[in-house]
Amino acid sequence: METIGEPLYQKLRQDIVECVLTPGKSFSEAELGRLYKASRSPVREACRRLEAEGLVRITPFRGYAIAPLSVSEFHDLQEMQLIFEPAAAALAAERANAQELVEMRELAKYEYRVGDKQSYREFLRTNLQLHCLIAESTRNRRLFDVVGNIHIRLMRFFYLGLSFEPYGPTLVAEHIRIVDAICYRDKEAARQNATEHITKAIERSASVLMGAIRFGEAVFEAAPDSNHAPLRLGAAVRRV
Amino acid sequence: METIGEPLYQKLRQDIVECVLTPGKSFSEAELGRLYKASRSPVREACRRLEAEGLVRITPFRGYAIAPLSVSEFHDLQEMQLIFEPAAAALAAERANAQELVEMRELAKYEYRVGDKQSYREFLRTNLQLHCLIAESTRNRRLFDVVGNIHIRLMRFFYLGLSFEPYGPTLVAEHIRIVDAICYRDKEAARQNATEHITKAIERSASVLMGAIRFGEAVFEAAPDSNHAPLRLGAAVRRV
DNA sequence: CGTCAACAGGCTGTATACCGATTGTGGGAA
DNA sequence: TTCCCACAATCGGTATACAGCCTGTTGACG
Repeated sequence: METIGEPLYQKLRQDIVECVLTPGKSFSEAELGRLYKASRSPVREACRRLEAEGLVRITPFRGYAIAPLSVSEFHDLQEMQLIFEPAAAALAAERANAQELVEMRELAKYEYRVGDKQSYREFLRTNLQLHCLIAESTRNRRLFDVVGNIHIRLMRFFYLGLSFEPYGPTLVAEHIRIVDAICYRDKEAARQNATEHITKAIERSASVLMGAIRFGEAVFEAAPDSNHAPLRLGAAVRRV
Repeated sequence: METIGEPLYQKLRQDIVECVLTPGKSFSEAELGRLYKASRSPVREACRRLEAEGLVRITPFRGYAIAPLSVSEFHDLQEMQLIFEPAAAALAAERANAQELVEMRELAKYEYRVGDKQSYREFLRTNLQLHCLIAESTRNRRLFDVVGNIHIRLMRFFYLGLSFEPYGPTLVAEHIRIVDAICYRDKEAARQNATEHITKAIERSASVLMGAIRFGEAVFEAAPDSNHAPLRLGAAVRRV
């Protein structure tokens, strides 16, 4: 059977990731129910799921908000990438099967047409798929989940407008180098190339961010985000 | 105010982690409601949250089950540790504050009395806190979440009976080496010591697992777990 | 005797009613 | 005029009613 909740969740997540729903915007369950034609129960469920993924914020007894974007979140996520992506590439080099290698090659060579917004968005999706496919071929489900989540959260920044347009060919070249190393089953080269890819991505965003801050006030959290709130250990651990 | 859902979730999670609720055991919402004195709504919510954390499994229209333990899950989780614990230790070496260093020292030196079950359980909690504190002092909230989750999931195996009892002093020594490196702000030593710690933990479990498989039939998933099911990209990514 | 279909029971998914918490507002007192 | 308190509106938290799916069982037919 088809539930109401699942497609709702999918659509909602897509709208958040693509910034159709403005980061930081607050909303109520009823509101969202009207918008997506569902009653409170499924809406509630979808929102809780999205909160766990870091795309929605819930303040008990107060309400909901699309998770705001912040410089510190961006930084944290990239730092995470730098930890996980090289490791994933290395494992993929050992474990990917033939079909996956073919798919990777295909995904890696997509290059967007500079100035074409539509093509840039397509590139973002392709990029996500490539990184997820690499993670998938590690055969480690937990790793896959984490990599997927990090990418999803990062994508919002790019959909918002943070653009790497001018770096198109460079990005493709970097992707291809990673995939090549995986195809050659060269574990260390894969790790190294992935590290470089992420490192450069971080450098690129540093310079782009400067110019993008002015997007700012509306969407970027002015001040500290949850990072500075006391860590809610409840989510993962209860301390005594 | 105090909600019903939050304490319920905490208690339920604790019971799952400590294996008070048998891994693999299936249950219904109503059943759990009776057990924890709550109606379906909060129970439902808690279960969905726990599913996201990998502690509960939901089969749509069918029911719920305490997530079973499997060798492959154990393997995946340890592989994850090997990826991020060294990175976390390295970052902690750069960013931990004085108070955190003091707490780490305190936590690192806890050694359980061999043969004392109660003390072993206390050690498991202390161990979790230490690793979480290291993660917390990276100032990277997302990293902290992942570390906490992976540890929580691993702990079930140890609460179940997979015991490292004989390795007590070794474990403490390894912990202290990591914390020392962090205190000296020696990033690379911290990374190295953490890597060794996890590597050895993996070796230790390999040998212990052999003897523990017989626990088996009841609690360890006989055959393939979700790893072998087609990856549900829905959770993180939708592919086209 | 075996197989299949109809049915009944139980349980999840969904909708909705009710309760209590939070907040903003307006009126009265200092 | 300003401050404070009480009240009302709003919205999330919880309980519960209802509908649809899944499964095991039973009985009839081949």
